[in-house]
Amino acid sequence: MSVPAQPEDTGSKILNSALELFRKEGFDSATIRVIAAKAGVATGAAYYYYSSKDAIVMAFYQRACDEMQPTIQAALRGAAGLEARLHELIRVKLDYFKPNREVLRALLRNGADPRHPLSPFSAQTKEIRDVDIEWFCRILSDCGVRIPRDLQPHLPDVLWFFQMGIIFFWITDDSPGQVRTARLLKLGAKTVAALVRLSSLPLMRPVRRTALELIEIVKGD
Amino acid sequence: MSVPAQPEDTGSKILNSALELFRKEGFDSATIRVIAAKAGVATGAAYYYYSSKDAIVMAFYQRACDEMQPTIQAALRGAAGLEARLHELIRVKLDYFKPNREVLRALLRNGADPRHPLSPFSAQTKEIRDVDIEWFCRILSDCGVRIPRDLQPHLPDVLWFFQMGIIFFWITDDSPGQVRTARLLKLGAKTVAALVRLSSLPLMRPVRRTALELIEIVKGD
DNA sequence: ACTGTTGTTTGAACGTGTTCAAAAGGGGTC
DNA sequence: GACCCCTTTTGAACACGTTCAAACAACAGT
Repeated sequence: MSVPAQPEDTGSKILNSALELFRKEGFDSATIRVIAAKAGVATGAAYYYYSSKDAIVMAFYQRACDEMQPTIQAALRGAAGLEARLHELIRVKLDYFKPNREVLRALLRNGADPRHPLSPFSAQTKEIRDVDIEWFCRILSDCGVRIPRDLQPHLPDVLWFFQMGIIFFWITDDSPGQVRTARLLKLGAKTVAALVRLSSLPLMRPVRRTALELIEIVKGD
Repeated sequence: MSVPAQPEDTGSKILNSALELFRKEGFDSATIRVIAAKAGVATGAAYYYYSSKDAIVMAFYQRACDEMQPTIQAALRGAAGLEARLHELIRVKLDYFKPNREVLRALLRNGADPRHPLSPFSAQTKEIRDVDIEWFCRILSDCGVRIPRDLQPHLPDVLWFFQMGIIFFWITDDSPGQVRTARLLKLGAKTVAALVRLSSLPLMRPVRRTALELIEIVKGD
């Protein structure tokens, strides 16, 4: 991407030291002072570029999402059908974040609270979230499955929510190689795909209406 | 409960000052120093009785659960059928915690992480959780609905999980009077009850098997 | 009375994330 | 060069949660 000879700017230097230390010593052990020292700047400098320690993790997440776009595109090329594409879309992300599970865990500590600026549900992270949801739109629109008209505007958000659930589970999955997450993702994708297929059956109309109402309550008008 | 004339012990004094300040100024603004000062003791005293600031909230939660037991019992007496009892069981709790939403929010900040001692999913909170789950066992066993044998050991946990979802939603629900949570709870309880009823239909066996497998993956053997 | 023991209480001190006034650069303009 | 203006950098200072050695209190045994 960038020319290696060119000296990186202070902001990147701080971000890179931080990430290295996060991975090596964990989020809590890597203090701002040490991060700044490793980057060769004063303590306060970190706050000129990042509004908080969490914001550094956020910057990492932002950068990761940017870098991942081509990887996702390539991965989806090899997968056909909703189940396979959904599975692949999420698997690729987990794979990418594998060396940084600890870092992500730090981000999702305050993750449940939408009023926290760094929550994946917050207004501040809307942009990054929208890009993500766009992928779910894509795999829905060209997978050959008929989507009921009333479900159409909500389904991408639902799939994204499913993804967040998987990620939450993955972050705290202590099984060797996170094999439990792998199984959950596999069966989860299969189930979700089946439900989407079923949803357009005329017989399913009443239950779809209920699901729709639940979705609308959660999303809040 | 306790004789009012009798002077409260230091531990309770600290807990009560803390709760009052939490409600009045919020969790973050109420510092340990102020809490201790209000209780008339030195800063360090708080740590003799509570291992951390979060532990104070935990003590509040523990006490609340104890106090709530008779209230729950009374509330369930007036409700018949799975839907009504499930709805009532959760509604009573939200009602009880209403003045302390902010306090609960502090507890559930680290709530997603089961390795955090104060998470509702952690090993340290198992006892309190088991008492809670016991209620779901009760409303399942005497509601007149037939429960499939294979689902029986898991269903209380699933209902408890449903409850936690509602509580999470409630904590961050900004709608006036938390009316969105009320609607979600109502429709959610109805849906859950319907699903439980459906689950014993012979036709539903394959889908029940899938659900069971998902549950077992999430619970982890 | 003295001494040791055990349970409580104290407040200074530590390390943390964060703030901020001041200093240092780095161009432009005269 | 001297002046100004804006961006960047500094490191001391702040408030917080937390720790801990020391002081205190109550009481039992001799």
